[in-house]
Amino acid sequence: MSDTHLYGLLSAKLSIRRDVPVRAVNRLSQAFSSSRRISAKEDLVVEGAQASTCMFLTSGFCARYRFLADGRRQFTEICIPGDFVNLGSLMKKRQPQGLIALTDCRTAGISHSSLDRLIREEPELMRSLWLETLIDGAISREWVLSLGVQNAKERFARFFCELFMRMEIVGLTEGDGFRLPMTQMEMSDMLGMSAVHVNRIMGELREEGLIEMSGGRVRLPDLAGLAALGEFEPDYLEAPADLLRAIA
Amino acid sequence: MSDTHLYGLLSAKLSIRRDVPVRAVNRLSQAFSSSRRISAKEDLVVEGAQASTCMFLTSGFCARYRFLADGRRQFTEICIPGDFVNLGSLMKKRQPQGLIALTDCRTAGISHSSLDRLIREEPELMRSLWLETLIDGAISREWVLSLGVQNAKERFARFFCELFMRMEIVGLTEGDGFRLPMTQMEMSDMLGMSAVHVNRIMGELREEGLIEMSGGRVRLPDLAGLAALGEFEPDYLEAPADLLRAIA
DNA sequence: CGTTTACTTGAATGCTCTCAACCAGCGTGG
DNA sequence: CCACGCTGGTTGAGAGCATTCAAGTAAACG
Repeated sequence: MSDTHLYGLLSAKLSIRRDVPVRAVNRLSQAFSSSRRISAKEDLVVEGAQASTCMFLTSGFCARYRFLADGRRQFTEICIPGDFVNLGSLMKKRQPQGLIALTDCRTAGISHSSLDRLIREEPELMRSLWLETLIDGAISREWVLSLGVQNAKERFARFFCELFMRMEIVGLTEGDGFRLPMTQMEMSDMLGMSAVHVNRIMGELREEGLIEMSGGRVRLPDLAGLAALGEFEPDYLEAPADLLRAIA
Repeated sequence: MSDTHLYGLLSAKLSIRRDVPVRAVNRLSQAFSSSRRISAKEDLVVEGAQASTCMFLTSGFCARYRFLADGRRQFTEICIPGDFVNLGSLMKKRQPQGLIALTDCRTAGISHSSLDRLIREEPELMRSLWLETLIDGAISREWVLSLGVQNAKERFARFFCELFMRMEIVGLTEGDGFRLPMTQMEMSDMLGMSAVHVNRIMGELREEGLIEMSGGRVRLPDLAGLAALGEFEPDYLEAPADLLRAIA
């Protein structure tokens, strides 16, 4: 499978944090053997499923989620283009959390057996992928911080800052904004608050000139102010220094 | 450095989830070259520090934490004996979160360079360590779920269940309980609630016969009931089936 | 003992939730 | 073409879980 979009995204994602031999990136991108389109609201990964393929998100947004028995839902991770959405399936038997497409998505797939062989032969690639899972973990822990001690407005600020930085890393920001086609209901599941409260807080942030949202796009006219409000410090994302200027 | 306690703990930890060659475990345990004692309340890892050594916790409890500017603190992860407390330092330059000893702790240290060489030569070991970081991530995501949608009592129930299972995996439970020398203040930082509320909720759980705490030890006389209350499903810990009986 | 730390309990405040109503946009089908 | 239903967004009011402030008790420590 040759796909310049896939190659570019993979290369950007892996090279931005560590030096990976071009050969390794080439081999990885050529080892992808399948692609899928998933429509919004469908599951990319079903709760409790076993996988034999690792998926790389080439376009669209999706979210890892869990339900409680009474219907409460929490998103535990949001995935953007350039994320390996189920790298863990390579070593974990079951995926206890589901993965839902927030928008129409496209993924490229690589079989466990191919990836297995590849990381054995290309240790630098293995290290890069391991680093990706470490950063996923760091993102989760930062989110624990946010949910644990921050109030609704601070959580919101942090959420937008993090997403902006992550989009920046894969080159998907457009000026001071980016595409974010999430409903308030979905944001509420991400932020651990009710949809009604999401609406009110967004109203306040808008009044304060910190965010603008319309047509599935968000603009952050005062990123530094937003970062200060949410006490967002992007170290954990291991982004290159030149991308951090916007925040400081 | 030869230390039967270290070897036993390493072996239990790595072998319980995957088959790892005995040779690899041996080599790993012998590659540890230092040990440290840390007193309660001291930092094992300082916020923002760089490390050149990975530490394996051989006894005691510690917690990863972050502060906000106004003094709010959140624990993002609790570490128990048998955990690699900063595996991530092998690939991540900075450790944005600090690590504080909740009790007196002992760690064994292995230099990055030794570990580097070892995982290159023993791919199965590398995969086991990678799995550990994946499970750390899964634990964080489950905690996001808990903080996001569960109320104080449910969070409490889940916290004790998870800790019990993790202690069980390394063989540190004693009957239906285990040693847990945490203050209510520390639990409040873990559970994302005020210390006063921790006290009240613990009182309720005690009245309901779900927990008993005294002298730095906790007993869970009705583990199944506690798991039901917190909707705890231990799949994400990848524990062997025979350890799961207590919950179901 | 006196001092500090941890735990306990009460009362008032407040952030966030739920319930509810209402509006706007959009696609469908009559 | 318009009526209709559906989804998503907006706003108000009341309720509730959890917080803060405060005071007081118990236990640990030098």
